[in-house]
Amino acid sequence: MAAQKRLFLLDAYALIFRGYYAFIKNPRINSKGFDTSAILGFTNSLLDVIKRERPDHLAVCFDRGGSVDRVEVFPEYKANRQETPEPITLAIPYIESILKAMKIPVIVKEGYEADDIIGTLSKKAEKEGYQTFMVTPDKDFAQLVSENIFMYRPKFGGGYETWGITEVQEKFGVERPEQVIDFLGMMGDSVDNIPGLPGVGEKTAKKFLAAYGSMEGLLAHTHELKGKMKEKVEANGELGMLSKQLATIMLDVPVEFNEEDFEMCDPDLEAVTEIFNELEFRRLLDNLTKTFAKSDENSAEANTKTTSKANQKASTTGQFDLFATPGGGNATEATNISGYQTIKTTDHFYQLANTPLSRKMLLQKLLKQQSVCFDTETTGLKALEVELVGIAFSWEKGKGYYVAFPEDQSETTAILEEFRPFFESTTIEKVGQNLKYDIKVLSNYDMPVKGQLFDTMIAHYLINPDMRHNMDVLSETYLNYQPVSIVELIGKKGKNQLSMRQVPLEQQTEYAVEDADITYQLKEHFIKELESGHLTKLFSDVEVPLVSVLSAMEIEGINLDPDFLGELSKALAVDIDRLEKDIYEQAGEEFNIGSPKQLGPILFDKLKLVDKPKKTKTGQYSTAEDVLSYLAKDHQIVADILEWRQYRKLQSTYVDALPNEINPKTNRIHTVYAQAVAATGRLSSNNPNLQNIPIRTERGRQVRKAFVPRDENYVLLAADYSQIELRIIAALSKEDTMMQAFKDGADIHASTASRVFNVPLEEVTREQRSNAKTVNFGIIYGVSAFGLSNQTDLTRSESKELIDTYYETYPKLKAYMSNQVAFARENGYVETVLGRRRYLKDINSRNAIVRGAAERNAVNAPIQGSAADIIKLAMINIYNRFEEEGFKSKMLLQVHDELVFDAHKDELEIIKPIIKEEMENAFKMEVPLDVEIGVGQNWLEAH
DNA sequence: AATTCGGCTTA
DNA sequence: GTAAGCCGAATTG
Repeated sequence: MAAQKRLFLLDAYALIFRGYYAFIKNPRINSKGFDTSAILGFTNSLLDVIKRERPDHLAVCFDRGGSVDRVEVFPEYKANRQETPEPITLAIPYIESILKAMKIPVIVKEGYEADDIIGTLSKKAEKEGYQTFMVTPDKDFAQLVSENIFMYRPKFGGGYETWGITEVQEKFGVERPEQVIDFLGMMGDSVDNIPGLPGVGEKTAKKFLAAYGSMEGLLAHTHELKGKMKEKVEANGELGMLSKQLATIMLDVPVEFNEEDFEMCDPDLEAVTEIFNELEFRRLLDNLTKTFAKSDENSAEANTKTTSKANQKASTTGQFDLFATPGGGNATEATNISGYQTIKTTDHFYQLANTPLSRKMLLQKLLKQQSVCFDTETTGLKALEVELVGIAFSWEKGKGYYVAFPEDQSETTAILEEFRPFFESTTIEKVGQNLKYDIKVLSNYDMPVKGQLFDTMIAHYLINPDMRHNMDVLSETYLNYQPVSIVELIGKKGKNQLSMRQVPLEQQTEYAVEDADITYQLKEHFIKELESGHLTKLFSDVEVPLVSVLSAMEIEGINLDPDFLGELSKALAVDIDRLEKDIYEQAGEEFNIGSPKQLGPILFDKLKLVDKPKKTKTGQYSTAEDVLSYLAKDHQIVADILEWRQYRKLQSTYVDALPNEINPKTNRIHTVYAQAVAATGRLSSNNPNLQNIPIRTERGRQVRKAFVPRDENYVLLAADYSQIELRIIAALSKEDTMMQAFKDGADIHASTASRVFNVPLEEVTREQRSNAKTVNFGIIYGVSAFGLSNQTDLTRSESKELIDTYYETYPKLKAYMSNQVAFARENGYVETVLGRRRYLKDINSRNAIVRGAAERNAVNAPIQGSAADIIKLAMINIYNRFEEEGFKSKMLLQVHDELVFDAHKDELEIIKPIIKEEMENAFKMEVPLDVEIGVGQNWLEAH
């Protein structure tokens, strides 16, 4: 039979938007900092359609100038749409040139929307005997569906669904597709700002359509309705008809359907290659060449569904062929619906080893390797509290093994012991994703992990710190492979989530070994990327050794005095109660003080404390600290509220929360450091966060008294870098006067004040010093006069003058800052003293606000990041010294420029100089680093 | 039950 | 103005 001719019409903007937002959580940024999400998303859709459907006729339709007609009848049409995001605007020229290079016809008609063009062409093609597929996510198109016109709709999560008449009938509850217009007219569409009938949503619209068939039918029978609905519909008949008009796709666009203009032909591969290379679309290029290479031998037959002929080779769990070579499996090239390869489309040989013999054979193989990826599966997320369920190993693409552990913990320990030669081997490199977690889990069984480490999460963090580093995302990005989702395995968290223990062994094997397999493959990619970013040294010399240091610190934990906090909580409760009563009395009513939504109206509507209250972005009255604090001196109630807030914050976040974090096994608090979160290279701390324990206020700093030494043989020792960030900026800018001040050991803020206010050092007032201090810090963050005046008592113009004088005083500092911005513009990134990079994609943005933020980052990131580099070096060196000496004293916490130790009393005088020396000499600069050490019975005393 | 907002803690 | 994490309240599914 002669295949029916098929025409595919793509709704360009709808697909571009969809592509862009599909990547919104992980935008694709290339090495020049250009956001290619929209281009990639659209091009993927295009190639996907071609590959699946092999259309003989195809075109892409664009809007230009919007719909003249619709705006005439309803000026608010599409007014709800926010401005097109910049990455999309910038993507359009690229997409146009890709289409040109692929020789794909583009249809544009000034003053008409793509909807109308696609509608008109579909109808014309239908008359010529074509089947037309409208490729768009936009449900409005359903009104055009007929026997020969279909919607071809991308599904979320990948794949497409074809909507014919039957599907439209089902989805919209209509008999004829044209009624979709009435349906949309009734319920409206917030995206296009079609008003619809007030009070009519999806449910009511369907009911009306079933009863009256159309908008006109409904309006002619309003007398049959009752109550409020009757009134509303009768009053808005005109709006209803207008909405229907807006929802109607026009079929009268002056555009012709000449078959030969729409024929598919081979792309200009050279031109496409050039564009893809520029955009760094490596895989897409492969995909494209394959797509078109196949099109000859595999000419499309109408309506042939190209299903994925996945090679469903089940993994072998039997024992006999445990170490047999994999059979001649031949996974087809078919991709899954989202365009990613999956476990179903890929040859793999994942085996379960759960007998003594199979484990012995596995161990023998392991010990012959130079590098092995391993991944632990556990009963939960808290590494120090979970039990081991299994360990996966892989050292070759597509292959791997899974060792399962029973619930009985002594048996588990025994089985794990079998693998001690592997984990303790110093010659076998251990590869993993977030190895700190695995190291901690194994530490529960006293199993150390020795040898070189390679952590893919951290590798990618260095390659692009602003992105996220989930294995799933990395796999999709670098391997074009979508791993089995943990959610499929154990369900969403909360209600009925399973433990890994409850998952059938076969599935555990598939899931766990796949992770190890992928991680091993990622390593190969990242080695190259680290190399090309000159990040290999930072990776191997700093971040990787730090993994072990942080593991040890987290395992060590810190001692907390919960009884002390209990007393503190009681004392706070008394004050909170007192303040609450006072506040209610002054307000004349009781309300929730902790609810800004309730507090705002009381202060500003009822008590009218201020004429024109500041609002938040959501339109509520702002009751933020900076707003209230200057009302506090005139209004006791505001002062009381601020005090109340402070105490509540202390109580809920620290005093009451911290004791709950004590690990019952160790009786200590074990924070978790995130080594791949902060974009500048800093660590962050969570569960609990021990990097934001209060210190500024008298009441708050009491919390620090609850952090105590291990026992009576120890004291807490705190070592702080003094002004490390200012020293770094002085050294990097080579600002002589500032460097000299540090070399002289001067009070840097007083020294700055003396210079900018032009007074002798000894005559600097407290206020001058304080303002100088604020500017000094402001410089690090990228000051503005506005920001400075907010932080000081100075006016905007005084602030500006101060900043100007500051720059005159320190001209090289100013030059340094400009140079950083220029470097970022040129290279797309800035870097720290150890070459840690941060990419600033917005540095050349046309939006001044966005660009300004990127410029401040260009100044701040190298400063903050270099300080982070330096303390990391110090931590590694101190840890190594402590290990070599076998000290009982242990490093416990890092708070950005401070390290906290449990110091054994016998070792105190030995470790003090070691810590000071290692911290001060971790990195050599022209400016000396200075470290202050304090010792005490608690963290507060140690300062 | 999960996410977002406003507010607040640290370096 | 930089970098984080966590709380209660409110909103959303």
